[in-house]
Amino acid sequence: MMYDMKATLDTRERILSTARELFHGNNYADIGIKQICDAARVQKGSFYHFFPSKRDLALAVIENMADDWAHGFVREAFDQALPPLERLDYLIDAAYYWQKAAKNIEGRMPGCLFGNLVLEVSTRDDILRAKLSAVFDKTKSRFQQTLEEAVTSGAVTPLDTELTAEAMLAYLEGMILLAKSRNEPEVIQRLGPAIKGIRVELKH
Amino acid sequence: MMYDMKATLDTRERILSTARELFHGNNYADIGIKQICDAARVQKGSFYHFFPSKRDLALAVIENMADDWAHGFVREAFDQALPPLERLDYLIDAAYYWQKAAKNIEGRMPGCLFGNLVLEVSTRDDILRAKLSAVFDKTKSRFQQTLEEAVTSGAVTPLDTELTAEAMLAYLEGMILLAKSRNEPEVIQRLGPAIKGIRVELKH
DNA sequence: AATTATGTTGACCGACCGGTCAACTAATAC
DNA sequence: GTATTAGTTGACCGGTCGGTCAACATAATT
Repeated sequence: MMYDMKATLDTRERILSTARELFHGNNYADIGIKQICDAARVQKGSFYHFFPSKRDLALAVIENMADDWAHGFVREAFDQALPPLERLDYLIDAAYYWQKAAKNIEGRMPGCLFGNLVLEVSTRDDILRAKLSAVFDKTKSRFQQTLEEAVTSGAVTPLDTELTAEAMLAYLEGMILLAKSRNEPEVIQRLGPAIKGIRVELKH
Repeated sequence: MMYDMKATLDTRERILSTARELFHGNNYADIGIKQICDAARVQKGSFYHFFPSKRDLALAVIENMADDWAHGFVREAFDQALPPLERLDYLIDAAYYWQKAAKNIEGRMPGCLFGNLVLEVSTRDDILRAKLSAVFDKTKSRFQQTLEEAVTSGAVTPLDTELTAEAMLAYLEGMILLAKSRNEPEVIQRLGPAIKGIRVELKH
């Protein structure tokens, strides 16, 4: 069970990370299981030993990326000692540099994996849609925490933190979409700073 | 040439409008030419008489929809006598009701055809990407005009109209994306009003 | 040593994909 | 009335898709 375990994790993880790369840089439908298997040096039968279907693979990829995201620069952006609003700048910067780096390597901006998937699959696969929606919800909560701190510390006048958080997330995704349509990560850099000005007032 | 012309336009237009519906409600890759032909009561050979390839059909569909959009409620929203900023409310409202109507019929929110296509195809088809980018550019100009009027009339303090227009467009697309991820058009209604508060300051 | 569970191999499946094509019909031009 | 062009038909192509499966290898369990 020990050597076995290692090999198992290796194979499964190799499929997962390969699929993640391919799904992020291309669109979901264009990436075939055969292609993933070849790139991961795995046979088709082995693939279906670990993942019952392509959708299950997608679910695992989304979870995997959301985890990395949560423990990676989103954590850095939100947990550090920076004043709340400056964390937003940090986040925008990180998004910009990530897209730029990817473009330098591949020649094209991949955009946001979650955003890409949502628009591609959510009209035909409600399970994937729900999963992606949950990822957005979690990200929204991070924004909301930050906003609440900003209000508490007086850096910002009181506002509807939940809706404002949602609006900021929408703006972030929209910027990335627009940047992808031009294949210019710089769009994120240009439009990013305005995220701090987004407000949804408390209803009274 | 007269009867002929009519039949020709009929067939071509039938393909176009059918494809438009199918592309908007589903994703691009999932809709086959066979399916379009069946729905439009046209044979495959006829299809390829009018459109050299699926991509050319997509280009025509994008153009067609962009025209309707420009002459439809975007025109209403931007050309009427409303105070500039209220036109934005009108636009948001229209987007919301459109999505809601579509959801009531199909059970799912289709989202924005242009946004959907951008995220799906722009990493593999640069021609479609460029076309969609041009559509966004035109829409941006409409926002910009409105903002310039708003500044001139004093409804808004001076700002960078071009970047602010771009930011508003990004926000609009982002809202629709988020709404689609939840399959809830109401997201647009909730977040929409904040569009008026988006600002990118003039650099000095 | 025998059994069982885990993982691997690659040929195979029916369905569907975008696109081609030769034959045919019908309307226009001369 | 004949030649030309525009439009239509539907069978057909090679290729790829997600997914299946029986046979096999390996390692843990008893």
